[in-house]
Amino acid sequence: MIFGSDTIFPMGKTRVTSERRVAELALQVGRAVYGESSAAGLTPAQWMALRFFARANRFSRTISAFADFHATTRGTASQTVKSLVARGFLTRTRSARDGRSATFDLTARGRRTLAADPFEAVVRAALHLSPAQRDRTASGLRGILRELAVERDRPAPALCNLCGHLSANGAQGFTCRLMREPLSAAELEQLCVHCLQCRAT
Amino acid sequence: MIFGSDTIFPMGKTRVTSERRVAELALQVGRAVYGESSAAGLTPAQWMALRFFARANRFSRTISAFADFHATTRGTASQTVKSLVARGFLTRTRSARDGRSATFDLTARGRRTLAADPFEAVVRAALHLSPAQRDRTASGLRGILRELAVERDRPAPALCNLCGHLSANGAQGFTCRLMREPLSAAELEQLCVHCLQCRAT
DNA sequence: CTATCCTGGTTTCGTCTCAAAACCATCTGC
DNA sequence: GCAGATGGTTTTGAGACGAAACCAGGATAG
Repeated sequence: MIFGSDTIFPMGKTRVTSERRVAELALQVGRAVYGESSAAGLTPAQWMALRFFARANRFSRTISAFADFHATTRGTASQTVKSLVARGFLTRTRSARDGRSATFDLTARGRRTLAADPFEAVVRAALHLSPAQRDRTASGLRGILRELAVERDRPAPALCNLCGHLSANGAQGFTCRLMREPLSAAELEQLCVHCLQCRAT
Repeated sequence: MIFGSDTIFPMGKTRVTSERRVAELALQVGRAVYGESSAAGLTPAQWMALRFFARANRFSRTISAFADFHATTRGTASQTVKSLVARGFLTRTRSARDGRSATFDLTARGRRTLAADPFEAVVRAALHLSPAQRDRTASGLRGILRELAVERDRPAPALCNLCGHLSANGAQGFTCRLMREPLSAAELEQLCVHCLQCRAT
């Protein structure tokens, strides 16, 4: 009897709760990007990398940071990035202060390509929501991500904007106390892997 | 000069609009599931299949439907499903009315495994939102998916619940006019690939 | 200064996913 | 019946991925 033990996930009378619905929808949106993206000859992983290096701040545009963000190994991340460098989407610059480290930046071609990112379709789609709806949806998703981060105890990337390491020094702008470097206003909106510890909304 | 043509995606002063933020968050939630899921020895694609066959109604538990849903080819879908059948998560039953077709159903083991689905972590996380917040978030995501479907003219799967093919026949319940079959109340909540044409919220 | 450990990154290798194309069986329309 | 469409499978080659070995360069202890 196949349909015997129905306690866990009762077939045919599945309780579709509202939290399940939200989760399903988020997954579908995510897949709409990640799956659909053999476009322009880039693989999903390569798109992810391109997006990441476009959005991350200067402390975070590194192999390790991307590997972390993309939940993969440094080895795999290295390959992905290598292919992007080879194809002229990224440039590699060795770090001055740490001889082991290197940072990667988008070339003009990389930035041009990013305009054809399948992800941009989602951005355009979101534009059809009212601003209030966008904010509410974003706040809900943020809540989910925060909970997820707590549960698996491996926190999500965040913006310096919301980071505990950030301190304002008067009219001169902001500084990251962790990196001991000043931050421009624009940089506050970029992804930072060192904001990892922050669980704030 | 690498940072010359900044018109498309201005580096360092990226406009992070609210629609971009929503899209990014949705992508992250999606990735949290799809990437993170080498758990329990199943690949992301296999998890997707398991989820799909657990959630789809009896007209949709088929290779083609899953391929459609998962935005992949029938060949690939066939392999994914084959592996799940081989490992005892799904059973294959040939269709009575169409000799070519077959439907796949979760075994008890499949259903048990689904409880360890990394996706469930997202469901649990969503549970921490208030019911109202869940609904608002869901409605926003639905809006995005609807827009996406319109844009790429390849509509998203839906629930019979909202489908134009559904007609109520008095106290006896509901019927799908397309399939010419009665539907139970529970089935209205399941995924249907034939609801594809419906763009209703 | 050197020994040791750590950390950022790369390479290699085997496994496995995936898309494309060829293929088979069955159904539908004429 | 025949032709074409449709549901599904198989095969093949490219390539993504994780694991592990590896190679710096940096940090720390003595």
